[in-house]
Amino acid sequence: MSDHSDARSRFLRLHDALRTRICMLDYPPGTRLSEETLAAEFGTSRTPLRRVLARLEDEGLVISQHGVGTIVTDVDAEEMARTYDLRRELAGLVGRLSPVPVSDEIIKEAADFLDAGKILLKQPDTRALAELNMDYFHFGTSLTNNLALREMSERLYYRTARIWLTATPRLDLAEETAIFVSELRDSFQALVARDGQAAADVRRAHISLCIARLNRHMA
Amino acid sequence: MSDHSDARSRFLRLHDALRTRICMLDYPPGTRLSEETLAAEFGTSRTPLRRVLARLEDEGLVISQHGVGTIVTDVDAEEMARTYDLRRELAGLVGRLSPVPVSDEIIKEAADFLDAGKILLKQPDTRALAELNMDYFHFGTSLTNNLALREMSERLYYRTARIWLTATPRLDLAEETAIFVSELRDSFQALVARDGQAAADVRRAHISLCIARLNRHMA
DNA sequence: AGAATTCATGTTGTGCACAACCTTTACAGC
DNA sequence: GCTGTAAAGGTTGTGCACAACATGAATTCT
Repeated sequence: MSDHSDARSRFLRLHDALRTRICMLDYPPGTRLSEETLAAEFGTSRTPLRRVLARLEDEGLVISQHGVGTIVTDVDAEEMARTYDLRRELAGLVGRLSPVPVSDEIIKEAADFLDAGKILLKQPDTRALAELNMDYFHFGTSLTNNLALREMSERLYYRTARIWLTATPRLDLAEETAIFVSELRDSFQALVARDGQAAADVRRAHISLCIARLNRHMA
Repeated sequence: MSDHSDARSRFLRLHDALRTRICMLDYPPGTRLSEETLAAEFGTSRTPLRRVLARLEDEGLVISQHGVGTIVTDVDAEEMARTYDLRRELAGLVGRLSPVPVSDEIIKEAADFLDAGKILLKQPDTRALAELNMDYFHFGTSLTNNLALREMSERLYYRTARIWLTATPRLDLAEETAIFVSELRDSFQALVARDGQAAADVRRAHISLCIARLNRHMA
């Protein structure tokens, strides 16, 4: 009943696919996306695809220029730092604005994330880490019933997701994985204690630390 | 050099026009917007207009249904309350995240807003009040250099702007005007003291009070 | 009379052809 | 060799015709 609309579900599918490719650097900044090529790949015409690209442009992931092309945006270090500042604050708000009561289901999910992280420790992989991080982020926003807060957090997340991946080559993958797993562990313990605010604070603190690491390796 | 693109500037113009009409209740919730009629009014074809409507749908102001129409969304009291919660927090953040130094220019603007408010005191008018409030909101967001914070604040503002106007008939116009002018006064004094954080706190407090008034008159 | 059905009407979604535009390249003039 | 210019190729933006769909009214059958 929710996805009865064929057009809407296709739109969401294409949007998600392209957004993931951009955030995972399958399309690095500067890549020119051809409407016709993409339309052919997804088996549709340019018209529906243009709507997807328009939304990606609204979200700041691409920019279309008449006669030139649709180009994946570059990440401006200064603006990304500001965006991270806001993301940090929103992460803290998840614990205060309409937090969902911590259920056994939620604790189970957190445990699963921790297990997945531990596996990654033994076999480090940049992309797998990035994907797990993305899934875990969605789990984090699901801890509030404030829809607007979820929406804004996700919007900002996707805008900054690439910066970490671009910096990764200069960072230590094993170290980054270890740091992430320790966040999962802290978060899990907070949730076991049924303390949603503590879980949000864990997240907030780790975003702060991430900002610091990025600053250190940028300058 | 910024708006050299004809298509983009037209898009922004149409988007702003329709958004204003929706937020000012020229198009009350439930109104069906005809793509063809609007296209004719703005002297273009459906294609560029559809992009505008698509963005309005992303912003949650309308919803398009195949074969039915594009309908102005209704405001859900519960979700609006949550959105106001977030708006309040963001208003406070304006004073903390990359605040712009308070300049003479800014103080002058605040003084102008206060004057305009005083004029409105003698001749109360719902729409004029709403428009002044909208202008003043933009002034408020301009007090931070954090672009993401500005963007999210505006996005949420336009989503909640209608709730106040729909409640106005049940509120006291003269009282609402007086409250708004007192906010302008407090804000002006904070800025004269070159205290941007205080100005943000004034805003934050008034949003809290507005939430309380709306709750009182809803239930 | 009532109910199911068909049809007429109006709406959004899609595909296609063409216009507007930018970039690059080839070429002619100097 | 250099520069200015024009032409070619490729890209996004626009307009239009038609498909897909939902709704309500007219109609027909029971």
